[in-house]
Amino acid sequence: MVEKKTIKLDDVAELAGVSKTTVSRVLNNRGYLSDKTIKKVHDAMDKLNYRPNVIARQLFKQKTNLVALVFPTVDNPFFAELEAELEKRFDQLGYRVLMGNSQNNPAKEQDYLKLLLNHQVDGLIVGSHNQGISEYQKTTRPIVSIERFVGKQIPVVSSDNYQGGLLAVQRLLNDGCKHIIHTNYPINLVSPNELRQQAYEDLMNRHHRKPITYSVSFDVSDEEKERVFRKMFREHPEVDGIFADNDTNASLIIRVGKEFNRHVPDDLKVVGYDGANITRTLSPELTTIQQPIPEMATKAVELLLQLIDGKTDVKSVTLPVKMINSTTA
Amino acid sequence: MVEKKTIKLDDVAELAGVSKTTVSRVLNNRGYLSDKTIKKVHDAMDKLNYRPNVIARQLFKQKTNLVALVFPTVDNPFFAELEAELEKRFDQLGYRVLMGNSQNNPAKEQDYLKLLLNHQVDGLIVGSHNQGISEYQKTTRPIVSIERFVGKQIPVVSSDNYQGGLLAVQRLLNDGCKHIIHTNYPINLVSPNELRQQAYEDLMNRHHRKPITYSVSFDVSDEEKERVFRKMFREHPEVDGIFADNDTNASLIIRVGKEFNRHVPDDLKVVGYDGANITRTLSPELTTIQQPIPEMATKAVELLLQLIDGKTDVKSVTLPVKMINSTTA
DNA sequence: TAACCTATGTTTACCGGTTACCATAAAGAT
DNA sequence: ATCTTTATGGTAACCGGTAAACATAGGTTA
Repeated sequence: MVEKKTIKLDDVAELAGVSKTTVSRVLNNRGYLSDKTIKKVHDAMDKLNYRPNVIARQLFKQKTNLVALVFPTVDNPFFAELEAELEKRFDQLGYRVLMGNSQNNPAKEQDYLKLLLNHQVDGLIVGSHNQGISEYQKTTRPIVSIERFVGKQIPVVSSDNYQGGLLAVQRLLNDGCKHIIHTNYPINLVSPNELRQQAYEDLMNRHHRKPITYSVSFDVSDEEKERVFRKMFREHPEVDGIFADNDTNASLIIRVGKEFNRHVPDDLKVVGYDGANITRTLSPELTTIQQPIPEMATKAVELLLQLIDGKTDVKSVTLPVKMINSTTA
Repeated sequence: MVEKKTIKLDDVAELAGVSKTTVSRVLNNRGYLSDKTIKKVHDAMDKLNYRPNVIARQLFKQKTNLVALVFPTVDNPFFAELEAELEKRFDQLGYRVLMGNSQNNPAKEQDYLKLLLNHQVDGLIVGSHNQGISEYQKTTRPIVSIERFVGKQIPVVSSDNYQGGLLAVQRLLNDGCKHIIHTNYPINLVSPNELRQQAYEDLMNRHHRKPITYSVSFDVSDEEKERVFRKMFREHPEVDGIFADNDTNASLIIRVGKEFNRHVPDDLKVVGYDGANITRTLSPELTTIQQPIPEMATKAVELLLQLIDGKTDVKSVTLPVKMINSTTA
């Protein structure tokens, strides 16, 4: 077998007939350089197919140009679009992106944080739904959170969940729904998500209706979720409107509704939440509250860069949501 | 502001009252160590909240435990599920995963490869749809491709596209369709995908029907794709069956069909392709050919590890597909 | 008692760039 | 003719672990 040794900076210097220092100068565009030398060096690099070892540079510079994304899973329309948007922006800024799917498992999230921090990432964007992860308190590394309170000093980018809740429930009320049920994550999760439920309850109370919320965990199977929704239809046959906490659940509810002979929008109206691209392509009929995913990505990246630049007065932001009117409500 | 210096191995050694070597031995579980010493070292690490600098280790060991995924975009049901499955497996094996969304742009794919290789990734899994990327020829780094021919020596994991094509078209024929149209990527892409079209054409010819294929680029907007499908319905009003190259297109076709007053399954039957989880949750009514995404991920990881381990006789594999019967055909 | 195993320390080279510092020399400006 | 700017080289320290090589010493075993 051919012994293929790695081409290093010294090899380039030798072939180009210049010093190691000069090659480094060319690579980093530093100091005085003649066009002739630059060309010589580039030619040598091409000939040898030289690839600078980023690791060595990272070690010296104490900067990796790596960021990590920690979310429950990328296999979900909202997170997929968000991570794609984040990656696109980071790429443009010269950062590579590490993926961390925490599966909504606190132990896994903790492990991921530890591992990713060990990899000397320059920053993290987290949107996992666990709490009590001590790792966040231990590190001073830049972190921005999306739609979730993580710690006192960690800025949060969220959409206007209270407004989203109001829009959804108001829509159902306007459509004449008398018995509106809300589905949400287990509420022990400290998340701006909670505000959706708050809006639902406030609006229901204002209309002298009893708020009823069904909890559905994020990380269980579709079958498990459907079981909860069947229970919901059995326990509340009077239900005529549902404000679902996400579009996937809205879709499942519509399907389970059919089993109970309830058809949207005639005898059941459903409003979802998120309004991701994939969802709108695959379920165009769904009325939903759309989170401004691209804008959230932009803002999160912006805040993280501020932290990386050493800014200390980085503030959380809330972005407006939009109602997408379709035929399920 | 508090000057917070990075804790390094020497600091741990000093606090624990042992030598640098001993700490390194504890970290790497190497050589002889007494329980007492191990505890001392761990205590010191905890007290200092020491995080070994992975970069330094990577530099010395010439191993990063990083792999990169290069796919068009993660914001797509198939790739999202595939990348999630890949990440899960790599995580279990101690590898971190870098995300590279090439947007189906050859220049971007080339850039990504260069950048990710510079980051000294131990391997890559690619599933982008571009061709003529010279970078693949230049590197000797382990690469496994998914559903795409990249280069002579690069193993490919694909599902049985020919069989998938047969299943889909046979289903439409059995359902009594007389005028079946196929949609696919522009066929200049060298991809096992082509076999689906081959199966479609073979089966059509066998039944003395004229095969008609509409090309739809992957990376254009939904609106653009819908324009193509409208054109299709206008040019072929006789169409009564469609074999779409992916579920998203199937969904768009069904929607556009409604504009032309064609309703599935009564006056139009549609079979999609991919059968990803998200799609099946959001469009449960879609009849489709399901690719074995988890198995493909398992196989791709397995092959990549073989390459990383230096094996040379790593073979491409083809995995069976499955028909998901529902109501659109 | 010699031989061996266990448990640690010391020293040092190494991984592959980066960069500060100093030296040298030719071209251009004053 | 002197000063400055431009262009390059050489040397060495540094980033933070890793590990080979060798030394030392107490405990066990044949």
